[in-house]
Amino acid sequence: MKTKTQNLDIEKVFRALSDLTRLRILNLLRGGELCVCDLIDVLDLPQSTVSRHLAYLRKTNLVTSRKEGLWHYYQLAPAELKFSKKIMECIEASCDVIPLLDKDVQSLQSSSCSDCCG
Amino acid sequence: MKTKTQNLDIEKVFRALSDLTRLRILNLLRGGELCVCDLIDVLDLPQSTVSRHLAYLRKTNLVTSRKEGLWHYYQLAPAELKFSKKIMECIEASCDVIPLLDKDVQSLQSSSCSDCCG
DNA sequence: TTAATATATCCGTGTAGGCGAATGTATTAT
DNA sequence: ATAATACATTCGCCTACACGGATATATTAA
Repeated sequence: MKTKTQNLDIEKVFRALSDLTRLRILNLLRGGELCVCDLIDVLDLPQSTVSRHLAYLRKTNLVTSRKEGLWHYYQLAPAELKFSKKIMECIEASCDVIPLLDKDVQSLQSSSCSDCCG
Repeated sequence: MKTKTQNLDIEKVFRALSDLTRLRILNLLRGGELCVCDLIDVLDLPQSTVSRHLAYLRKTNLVTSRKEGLWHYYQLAPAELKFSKKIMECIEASCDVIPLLDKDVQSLQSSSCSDCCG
C-alpha cells in the first residue's frame, strides 16, 4: 500500500499531528526555528519527552534540524506539496480551537530564554 | 488539557485521518452519502473492519449516519469550523499523493453495487 | 583531564487501537 | 415462525507509541 511521495507518508503525518505536544511544537516552529531548550522551556515538559517528540517529527520529515555548537535548532520542513501547505493551514486553524497553542506563542515571546541561545 | 470545541477533538480528528482505511472512507464520502455495503464493496475489506472504522469516525464526529430500512447511510459531517474545512482540503490534497484514493472513487462509479441500495 | 551543558537514546510500564473470525441484533421477505 | 440480509459489537491477539527517569554522547569551558 503505497502512500509515500517525496519523503512524505500521509498516514504518518496525520499520526504526528494527533498528539498535542507535537502540535504545540509545530505551531511554535511556525514562528521560526527554535532550539530544544526553548521548546522545553515553553512546553514545560521533561527533556526526554520533548526530544522524543522531536525525533518523531524528524522521522516524519515534518521538521529538519541543524546543529550549531551545543545547540540543535529545529525548523519546519519546507512545504513543497499542496498537501503540506494544507497541513500547515490546518495547524494554523487549530489555534482557533486549542487556546493553549496561542498561549505557547505568547509564552515564547515573553520567555527570557528565547534569546538565551541566539 | 482542553482541546474540544463544538464536538470536535482536534487530536482525535488527526488520529482518525492517520489510518488509510478511514482516509479512503472519508474520501469516498466526499462524493455523497454511501451505505456500508457500498463501502465494503469498494474497499474490499471484511465487514467488521469497515464497521469498526465507521464507528471510529462516528465517535470523532467526522461522519453522521441515518438508517433506512436495512441500510445505514453514512455521510460527511457538515464542516462548520474553519478547521473542519481545512481538514477536508487536506483529504482532497491527499489524492495527489495516494493514488488509491482516486482509484476508489472510480471503482465506486463502475461498481454494480453503487445502485444496489439506492 | 575534569566538569558542565545540551541533547539523544534506552528502559520498563501502560494504553490505544489495529486485525479478522465469531457472534449479536434489527429488519424484511417467505 | 424461519431464513436471509445488513450491520454492529465482542473477542483474543499483537503492535505502536506515550510517559519520565536514567544513562549515553557531544561539545565547550576551566
